[in-house]
Amino acid sequence: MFADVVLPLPLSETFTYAVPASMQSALAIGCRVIVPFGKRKYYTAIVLKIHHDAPQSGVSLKDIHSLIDSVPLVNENQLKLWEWVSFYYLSPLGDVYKAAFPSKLRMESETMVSALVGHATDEKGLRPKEKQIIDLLNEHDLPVKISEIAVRLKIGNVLPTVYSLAEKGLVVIHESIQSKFAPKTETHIFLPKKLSPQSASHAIGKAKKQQLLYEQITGIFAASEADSFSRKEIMALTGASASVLNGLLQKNVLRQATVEIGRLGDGAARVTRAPHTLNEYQQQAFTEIIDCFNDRKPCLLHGVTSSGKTEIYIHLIKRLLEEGKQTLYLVPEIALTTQLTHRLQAVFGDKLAIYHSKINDQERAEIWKKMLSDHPYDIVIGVRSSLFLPFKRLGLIIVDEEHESSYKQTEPAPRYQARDTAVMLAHLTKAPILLGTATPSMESYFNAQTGKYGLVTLANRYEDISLPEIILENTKELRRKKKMKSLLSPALISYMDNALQEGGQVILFRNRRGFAPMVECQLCGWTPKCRRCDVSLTYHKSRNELVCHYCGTTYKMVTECPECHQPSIEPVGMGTEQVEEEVARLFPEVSIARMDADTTRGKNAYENILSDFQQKKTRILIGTQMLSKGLDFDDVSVVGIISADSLLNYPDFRSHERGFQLMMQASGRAGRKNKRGKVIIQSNDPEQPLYRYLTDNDYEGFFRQQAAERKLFNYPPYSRLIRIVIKNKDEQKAEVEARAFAGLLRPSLHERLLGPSKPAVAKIQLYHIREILLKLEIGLSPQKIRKLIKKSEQRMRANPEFKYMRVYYDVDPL
DNA sequence: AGCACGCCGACT
DNA sequence: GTCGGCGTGCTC
Repeated sequence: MFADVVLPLPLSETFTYAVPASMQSALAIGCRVIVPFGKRKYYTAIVLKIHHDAPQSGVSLKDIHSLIDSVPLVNENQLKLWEWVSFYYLSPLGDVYKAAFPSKLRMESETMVSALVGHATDEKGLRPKEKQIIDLLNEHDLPVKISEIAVRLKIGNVLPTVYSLAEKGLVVIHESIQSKFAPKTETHIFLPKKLSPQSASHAIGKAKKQQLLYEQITGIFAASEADSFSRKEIMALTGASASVLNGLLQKNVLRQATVEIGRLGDGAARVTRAPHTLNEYQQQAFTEIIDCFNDRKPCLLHGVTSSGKTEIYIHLIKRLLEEGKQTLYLVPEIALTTQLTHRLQAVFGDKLAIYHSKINDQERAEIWKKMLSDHPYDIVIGVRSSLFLPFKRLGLIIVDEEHESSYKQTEPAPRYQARDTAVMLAHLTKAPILLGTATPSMESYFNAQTGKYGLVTLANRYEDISLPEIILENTKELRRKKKMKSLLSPALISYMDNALQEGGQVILFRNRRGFAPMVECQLCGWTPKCRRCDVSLTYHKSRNELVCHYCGTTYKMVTECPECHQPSIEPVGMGTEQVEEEVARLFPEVSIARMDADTTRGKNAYENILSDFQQKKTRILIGTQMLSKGLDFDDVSVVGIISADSLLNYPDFRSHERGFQLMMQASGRAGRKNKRGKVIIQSNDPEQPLYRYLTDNDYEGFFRQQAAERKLFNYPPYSRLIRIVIKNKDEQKAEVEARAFAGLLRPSLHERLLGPSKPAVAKIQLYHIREILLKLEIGLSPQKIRKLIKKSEQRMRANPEFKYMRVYYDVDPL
């Protein structure tokens, strides 16, 4: 019997091991096994396939060292999902395993050395390094890790030296395999089941304090359904001393045992409310969603900000819960705020698990185990990686804020898009899936238009809060008339002033994404664009060139603006800090907070800034796009977008989509119960059609206009992109490799292949980078394309010159 | 990813 | 002679 396993290493292949007779009956797909791999190491692998086909001659098989699980830790749907991610995103399966499975549930071996005592040590013949190691080992009696020796003696390359010591019979080397997962335990007190009150009191006898304590304890048990309490709890509740309690234990009227307890914080969340009833529009949307689920299609819920999408989710979850089904509620990292989790906990209490990036490995492992237990969580609200949890009866997937770019993992592999992977998971598990957003991604809305997804629209805001009034400020014009005395237009300043005087709050946006600044005409706002790609160009100071991020075309840097013929082209780069300074100058008495990557570095900084704002300790909040996500503040009456142009002139075909989404989401923050909010957008180019769609709240119109452009330039959603990245320490070699690879692919792909090109950041950590971009039409078979790519890579490696080419793929890159 | 092996240059 | 650095090759 043989087993194919996946190892937690960046390898695409699976490896075959012989199954020892003793394991044959217990071994199952999805079980963890420990296998030797390479000269000495042991790894925790997952069994993918069990078969009887004797493998081809040539390779000698090793035995599986040990089987860990009697019940699989990974179910077959999960394994199918791993394989799909590996296939679709062209990522090694081992990398998918590493990303999907909690590292604490894996054991790995560590090389240990111990001194052999009893042998007369002939220290004379030892080399200095050997002597150092022997001395260190003699200090301890216990085995020492190789890595520890390296650290303690501050030397490298320890292993060969240890080997020679082993040959001389002075030390022994062995691999120690240790579980990284240590369940937390607690001492619990139980009442023995078969003990009558009479025999208990007889056993206690005349000990007064013990009698009293026993009564207290039986009272505690009677008042609760729990079958045990922790020793700590009992002591605290009764005020008993340890000796009295021990007396009862001694007499066997109480029993004590060590139990594993979770680290998952139990019982903290109590259910405090039933779901709110849905209003007429929400109810309508709810019904349509259910209809769409019945059609077995993913459903896109397009609901304006504050339309009450979350409440609809709550009703859906509740319905599935009643059917005994589980829900996976995916959120982008930034949207996983206490606002949202409290709201769900209020309805679902401890049926809910929260799975975010800050929980540690130990907790990750516990959630995984809990999901496998007889009482798994019914609802998991989590980020990207929660897709990979072992759901037993998944009945619903919700992807909230589906347009968010953080659903795409960029680094390291697997570079997967969690929203799309969720659609695959839904397909595999036959669970319905709902994608919700106020500003659908082009891809999802396109899918809804073509009928691949169902579409449900929710156009009314909850409790009839009216949509904010959007006011465009032409900063170019104002500057020309010398009315822009600061970064903020006079109108914005006066709206802010009014709002603050009325007790309202203000949010200002200024995104300063991108380290490589772009260039702009200081007079007319003109920015250079690529002729082939219709994206803004990035300015490269060192080369003094303008580069298209997408096709790699370079242009000479211009100094004179072709529009107004002035030498007024300058790189732009003003950030939130400057805005903060300016606002502090304009409103010296008002408390201001700034929220961006720099101010939210600390553990609770993000939450603190938000809660201060919520409690109105701060009145003006200045921040980057992280401010625009799913946050609801009651008293924000003015939202200002300082430089809308900088959102749009990003060297990326998605810049308008992102800009539109951001501004739409940002304006969703404005609006109070009885007063219409105001959104002030400062732009040098307010004539752009995008702004008209924004002021008219016309997503549909925006989509049509963008779609036409995407179609013209053959960008997604009208095509699929695959980015091929080649890295080499030697720039010349990177260039040669990239050209050779492109040359190999081009005959099959023709004009679908662009490049190779030098990316904007052409050197990362000593590696020079070249990129090849594939633009693939929708109809093309993903299987065929991936086969072609893999085969071409193999053909490359068949050439000794390119055998060790470093290449990775980014499918559907951002 | 480890880890071994081989080659080279530098240091005591 | 020993040590460390680095490129190459392989792992069922």
